[in-house]
Amino acid sequence: MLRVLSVFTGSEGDFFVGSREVMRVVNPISPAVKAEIDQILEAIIYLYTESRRITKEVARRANLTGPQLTVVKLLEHLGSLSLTELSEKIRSQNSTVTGIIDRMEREGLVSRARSQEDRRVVHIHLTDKGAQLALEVAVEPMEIFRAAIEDLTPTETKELMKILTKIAKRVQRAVATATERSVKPTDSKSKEPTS
Amino acid sequence: MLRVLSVFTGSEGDFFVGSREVMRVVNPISPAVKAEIDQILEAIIYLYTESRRITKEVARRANLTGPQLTVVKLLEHLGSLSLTELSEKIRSQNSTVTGIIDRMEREGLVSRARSQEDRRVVHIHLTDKGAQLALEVAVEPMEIFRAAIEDLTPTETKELMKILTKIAKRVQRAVATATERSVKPTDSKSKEPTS
DNA sequence: CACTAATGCTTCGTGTGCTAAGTGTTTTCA
DNA sequence: TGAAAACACTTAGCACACGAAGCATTAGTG
Repeated sequence: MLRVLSVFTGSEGDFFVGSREVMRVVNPISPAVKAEIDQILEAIIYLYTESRRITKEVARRANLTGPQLTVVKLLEHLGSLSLTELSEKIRSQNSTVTGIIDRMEREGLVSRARSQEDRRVVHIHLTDKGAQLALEVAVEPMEIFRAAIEDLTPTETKELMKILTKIAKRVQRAVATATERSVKPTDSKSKEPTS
Repeated sequence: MLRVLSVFTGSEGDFFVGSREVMRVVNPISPAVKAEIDQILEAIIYLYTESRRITKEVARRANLTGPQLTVVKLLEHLGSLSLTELSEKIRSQNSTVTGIIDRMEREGLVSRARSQEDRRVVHIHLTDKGAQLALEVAVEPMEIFRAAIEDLTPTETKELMKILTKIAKRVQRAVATATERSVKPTDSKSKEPTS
């Protein structure tokens, strides 16, 4: 149930782009369908960005940034985590998390402890101050979004899940095909769709 | 049809968080429903992040960053835009776009031109080099995502639109209520920067 | 056992991204 | 009309975010 706890660590500026070359999808669409698709995209975008904004707002009240709040809540729930574990949870690079932890350590919210079993590993845990802060920020992750989904009828929920999963699968296939084909020029980076 | 052209200019790290305090939604949910909701969230997150990743990848091949590619394609389609118009299109602050344009101008991809009608305004347009680059990167925005949605049956598309819109509306209401209540600086937190 | 590869983390450089504050230009309106 | 407000943009300071390179430490191999 903590699976989706720490997910929206957004990156720097990007936006949806697909390549026609890559996709080879050129079937013409009616304007009506196009409008529907636009509306779907807008809704998804709205939900994503709005949720991010809310997170930030909640964090700000506790004098934290978005990622810092994420870390605080993760450590509160899971106790101690290695830096790499933390990176995976918040879907960021190790180097990014190093910076976040640096700043949080500076503020006295977390502390690092070298592992005894494997001296490469650093365990990160909340300090008393950090734990106190975690208590004060009574936040459950993604709650607004989750509540909105709960508001649907069971049928709608199932339907939504089914359709979104279908889209995700379709995108995964497209990505797989695309990267496969484009690993020849200046060494294209590719990534597995981590289901 | 360019409405959703330049949308995913992500911000820095945040993630979905809602506050129970704020929402006041505490009805217990069955584990099954919780799992469904998680799956829905995962799908949305996947679609968002994957699309961003794809954009970045496409941009990298043209020696551009995500936002820069967005700007190039926007200017290619729309000709000249003021900085503020550009900011709105890519959903970023003016100050952010100033930086992006600075770097693109440095690379000789775009140029600034003070407006004659209103001397506060700066028009940005592609240089020959920028236009050439735009041609080389044959990209239609959000195409992978769009193609995946087109792959649905008409019924599914309508249903998806309906449900997502419903969720978005619900979130909007929740946000409105929440901000209404929290506009006052609820200074109840331990805010000692200790720096 | 030595040697290489892999792993965990940090450092560095660049590019967003935001807010707040600053500089000019128009608009508004008393 | 003339000062205040609004607007367009830039600057400055901070916090991500990523990739690449570097430093230890551990694992894997001959």
